[in-house]
Amino acid sequence: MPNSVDRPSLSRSIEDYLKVIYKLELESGSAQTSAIADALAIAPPSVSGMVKRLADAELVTHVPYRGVELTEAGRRQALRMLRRHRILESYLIGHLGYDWDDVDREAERLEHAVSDDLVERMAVKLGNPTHDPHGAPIPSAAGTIDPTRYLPMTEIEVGLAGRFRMIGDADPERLRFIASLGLRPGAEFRVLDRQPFNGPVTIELDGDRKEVIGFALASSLQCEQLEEPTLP
Amino acid sequence: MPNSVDRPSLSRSIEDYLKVIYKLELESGSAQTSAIADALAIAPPSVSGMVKRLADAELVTHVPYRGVELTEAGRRQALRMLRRHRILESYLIGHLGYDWDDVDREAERLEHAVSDDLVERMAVKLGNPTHDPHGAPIPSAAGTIDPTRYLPMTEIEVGLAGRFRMIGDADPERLRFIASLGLRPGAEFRVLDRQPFNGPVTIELDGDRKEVIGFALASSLQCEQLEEPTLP
DNA sequence: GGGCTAATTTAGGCTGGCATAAATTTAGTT
DNA sequence: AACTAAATTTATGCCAGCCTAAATTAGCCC
Repeated sequence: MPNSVDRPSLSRSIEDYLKVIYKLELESGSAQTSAIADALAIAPPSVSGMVKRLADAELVTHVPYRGVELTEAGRRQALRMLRRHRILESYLIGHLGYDWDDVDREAERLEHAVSDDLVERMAVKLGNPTHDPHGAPIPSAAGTIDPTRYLPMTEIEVGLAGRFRMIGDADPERLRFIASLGLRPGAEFRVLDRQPFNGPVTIELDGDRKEVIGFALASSLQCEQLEEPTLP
Repeated sequence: MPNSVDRPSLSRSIEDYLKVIYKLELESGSAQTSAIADALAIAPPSVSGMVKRLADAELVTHVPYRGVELTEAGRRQALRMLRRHRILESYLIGHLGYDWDDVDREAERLEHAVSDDLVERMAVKLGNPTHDPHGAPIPSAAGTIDPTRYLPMTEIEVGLAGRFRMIGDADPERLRFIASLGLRPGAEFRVLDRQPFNGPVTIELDGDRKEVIGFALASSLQCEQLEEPTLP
């Protein structure tokens, strides 16, 4: 028998929790109470309470004092939210003149309100894209997602070439700054220098321009390494 | 000093109440507790509770046992919601392939989530329309609205011509039926017959087609009378 | 003007989702 | 192995919004 349980329709709050838990699992393998509280800007005890409800609804499994993990159902919902968010961003930029940097807030509001039908209509208008304008992969309607993992710019070896693929951050200031450097998803560069102790990274762009990028920012730039390191 | 109090940002629920109260005032001059409860499909005591909060927030004035009336601030918010709703409907139909009849539900969900900025962007893409595809006037961003009042089809005198202007109803079934009769906003007709005791209305369309329309439906068709009655 | 009915409000309760303060568990240090 | 700091959970409480049942008020009829 197919999944005949239809929409109890998740609350806005639950949708936010699932999205955040998904992202935390991706970044650090697990989602701890305080990390969730941080990401949602609420107090840790509130998270404990909600985690109980999420576990009751079988959207996550909870090991007390250890954190939570999405169940298959939870992961499906999280990916659904991610698809909504990224399709919305793509549509707002492509068809309504929004800028790269300030589209996130609007998508954040809409992702809880749009119907699946509308999301698919927007996807069709966009030509069913697989990546959004920030370079992030868009889950398919069926719930699959491009699993390619990139490296933070800080982990590409000095001397090698790389390609900037995606920026995880949504902070408009950061996005504007990145854009002002001429870094867009797909841009190629070569790492000229990387200072120790979490120091800045120096890259060469367009074959001649040099840019110095602070560690924190460089860490959030997901890149592809284009050459193999020469083994000793 | 200007209205320096910025967005306490109304709740979704409050937005719905204001919209409903506005419509009730328009239809019957006043908004009574039970009428609001009916329109929102909630119990009357719940409305009493919310009315108290609305009055505290100075969005309505409340005369106990007599009903409520929008304040200027309440009216402004109600018109803002109406603009959102009708711009959304227009955009969904014009740019995302939605049908005349089933766009209401989607707009209903989105009107609580879109930012003013997005609404204005959609309005621009649409060419700042003053009426939506159902013929209903769209309030301006400044909060003014075309005050033209139409007559229900049931009040146009037999023998006279009229123009169908707008349908207040949102029920998809009704909308589809109206469309199937060939009645779209702007359509001209002539009233051939009107039976007493809330009986059906017979009209002539396109100069030769006759259609019989039940009283309930005809009452919801807002029309303009195109000829003056001949006085005795 | 007394009494009936319908509309409305008050009283009291429930759930979701947040908070703070206090208790508990984990993990790291010595 | 015991102690401490940090993370987490439990205990309580608050507010928005809804509910049902009971009390109140308005409007009308005779």
